[in-house]
Amino acid sequence: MLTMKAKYALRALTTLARHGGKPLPAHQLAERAQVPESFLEVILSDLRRAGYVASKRGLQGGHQLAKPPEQIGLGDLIRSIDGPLAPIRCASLTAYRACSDCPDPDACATRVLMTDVRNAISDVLDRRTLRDQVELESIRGDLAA
Amino acid sequence: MLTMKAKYALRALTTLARHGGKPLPAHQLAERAQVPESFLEVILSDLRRAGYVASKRGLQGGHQLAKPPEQIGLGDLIRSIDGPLAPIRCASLTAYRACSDCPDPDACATRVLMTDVRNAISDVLDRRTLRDQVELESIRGDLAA
DNA sequence: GGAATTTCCGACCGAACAGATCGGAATTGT
DNA sequence: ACAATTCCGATCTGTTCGGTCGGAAATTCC
Repeated sequence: MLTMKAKYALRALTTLARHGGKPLPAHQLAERAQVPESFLEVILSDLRRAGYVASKRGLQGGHQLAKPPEQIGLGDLIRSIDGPLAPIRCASLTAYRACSDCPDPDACATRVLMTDVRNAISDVLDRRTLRDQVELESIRGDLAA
Repeated sequence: MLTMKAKYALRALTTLARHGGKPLPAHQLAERAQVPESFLEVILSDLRRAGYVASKRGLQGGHQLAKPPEQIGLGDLIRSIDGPLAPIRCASLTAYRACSDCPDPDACATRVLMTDVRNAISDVLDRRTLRDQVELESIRGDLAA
């Protein structure tokens, strides 16, 4: 499941990307990305901790991308907000943990199935970057106009 | 996310499939499938409502599959317990609903992305049936023995 | 008919998580 | 000094998750 938080994070980051290198204050970002301002601050804090956003305080301050959009993988981005992509922990590569009630994970049919699912998800998300999302937005946006 | 409930449901159904056509009482099923008995009853109720399980009361009663394993699609099964497969409602085919804050779903980059994810998930789950899971279990189980 | 077995059903419950809000401290530019 | 802004932790409300429990209804066997 994609939480609101991750959805907002995605919107915030694409907005920052489109804004160029200049810092954008939180309240302006909130308006443009359509995210509740106080909640956005929590999210920006997460994104900063994860190294996606750099912030500057004081007048003329604001938030900007810490690295170029093509270096921000969507899989990792979503992981940093929502946790592992796998539907179940025992099928996660990045955060594996066996089910407490599972006698033998290697023989678990559910795990095999869910590993395929997790790989399918990762195949989509880990192959794309924020740049792809920005481009998508421009194209779609232009068509709408 | 795959909930415990869905995981248990999967285990219960494969157990029923392996048991053949005969009805299996809930407490025996609980034991074999390693599911808390009282919780299992809730799950069986869902599965019955969804048409996967037929139950008979009284002595010699129990639960059995309502249709052959190869006719039980894993996608639909999981949907019936956990809801839509899509990570976000606006990307669901079977249960579409636009985000309340989305000005134009057709121009939403997040939705495009998540639609690809939902298709990837569905490609895995909607192509398999309970039969595949049962076979997987036999193979893996045999190897372990 | 009565007893045993079993399903069936709804109410409840505690812990965790989602989706925020709020108040105030710290930092920075003018 | 002051205004703008980030930064941080506490709190809060509602929902979902993962169950449990008690009892009613059905079925079978004797």
